[in-house]
Amino acid sequence: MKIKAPRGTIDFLPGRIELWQYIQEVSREVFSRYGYAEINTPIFEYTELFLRGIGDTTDVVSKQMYTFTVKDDKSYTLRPEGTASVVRSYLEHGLGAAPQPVKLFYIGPIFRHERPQKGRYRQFHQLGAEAIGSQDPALDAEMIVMSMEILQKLGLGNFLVNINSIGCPVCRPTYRQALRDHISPSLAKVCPTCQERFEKNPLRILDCKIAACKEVADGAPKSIDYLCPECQTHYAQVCEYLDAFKITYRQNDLLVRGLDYYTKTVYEVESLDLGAQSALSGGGRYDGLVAELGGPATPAVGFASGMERILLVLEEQGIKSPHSTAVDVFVISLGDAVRTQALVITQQLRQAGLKVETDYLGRSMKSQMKQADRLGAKYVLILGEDELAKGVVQVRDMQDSAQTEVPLSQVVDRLSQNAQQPAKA
RNA sequence: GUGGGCGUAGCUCAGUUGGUUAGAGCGCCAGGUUGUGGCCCUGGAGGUCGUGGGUUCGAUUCCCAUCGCUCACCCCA
Repeated sequence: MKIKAPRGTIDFLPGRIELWQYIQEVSREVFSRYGYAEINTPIFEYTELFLRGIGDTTDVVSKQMYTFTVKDDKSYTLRPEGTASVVRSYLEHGLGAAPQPVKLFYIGPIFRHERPQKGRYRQFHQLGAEAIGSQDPALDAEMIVMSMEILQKLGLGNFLVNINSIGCPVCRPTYRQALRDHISPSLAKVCPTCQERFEKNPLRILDCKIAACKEVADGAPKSIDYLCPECQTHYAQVCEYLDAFKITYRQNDLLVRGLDYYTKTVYEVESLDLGAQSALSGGGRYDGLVAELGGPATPAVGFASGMERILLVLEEQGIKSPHSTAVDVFVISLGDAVRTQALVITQQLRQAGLKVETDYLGRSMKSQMKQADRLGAKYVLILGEDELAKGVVQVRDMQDSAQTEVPLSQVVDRLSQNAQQPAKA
């Protein structure tokens, strides 16, 4: 084996892909029930979109993007997140003129050049939603309950919802200053990275994992204590709705998101069953992004979930796709003389809506039976020269091994009736 | 970018005080009387022992390098 999949990418093979599809199926169902319509945007965009949207001092933009130029001198980038593209599309197609708010969801690949580890890949997939055009805190709460419902519908439960409000352009400067004032005296003790952060983004010092920084961050002023009246009211409303929905959450003063566009509400749903990469979904409000990308001042809120991480937890919990891969009927043919007739029956059964397999290797009866068994066939249909001569086929029920002779002319009707309902045990 | 762990069949792994044809289980293929699955038995296919170099009469086993995988840090989904 010479060529392997690039580092940080993975293949999804049969056996695993079923659960992967199930995640999408459940998500689409939940999204649609909450009134979100699917949108599919390109997986690459002009680099500028992300520079302006995400913030060029963030790690994602400064060192994790797959950026390239092809023939023309334009710079393209594989999308490192989904929101900027959705907002770009919203503006490009004048969705500001559509009924408001505009509620969209997406499912697709995301690219970030990082060191891969458990639950983190360079090409990974996110499912996410955006509600653009309203500042209603009900939508903030909706994002949280909706993302949780997807996880719950999939069979997960052991969550911790972390939530915080990081204010808006009105109140954040004040808070930022208060934070600097608190850290300033002990700035020398803090790690080099945080010393840099001190100037450009002191909020990030709060979630630094270095012990010394944690110590300094301990007892730091909390962003929720510095919210302007508007942000305060908004946050209180979000919490009130969550309470009303009976969602248990934790106000986490240290939760600050890595992308610049967030305002007010930020949240993260964490799985207590995962290791280091425990965040299953995260999101928040971004009231400034639409304007930042050249549109009118438009409030918005959204979230995104990492599908590979969800898949990992599902597998660790032993959760499987409810959809069976077993075939309804396996058609055994014995000898070249009956081959065509066997294929015709196979074809007819398939068109009648059954999942049907047959032999393609000219194998022995025993081998074909074995194959039928492995494929989980409910019925096996045996066609040999004797049967063909009599105009019948043997129909074997694989559960109870009962075998009956059925006229060729009736076999499709008979089986399509039987196989519709699960064979009795 | 930093640090730890690991690289032997498709998968999970044995195997060295350096020595003849490198093993097991599972999986795959084929048989176990004439056309019948799940259990069992037998046989078969399949490996540049990650790669390159060095030490040695001889290296999967020792040394060096290199690549890859993995977990963690940073950051995030």
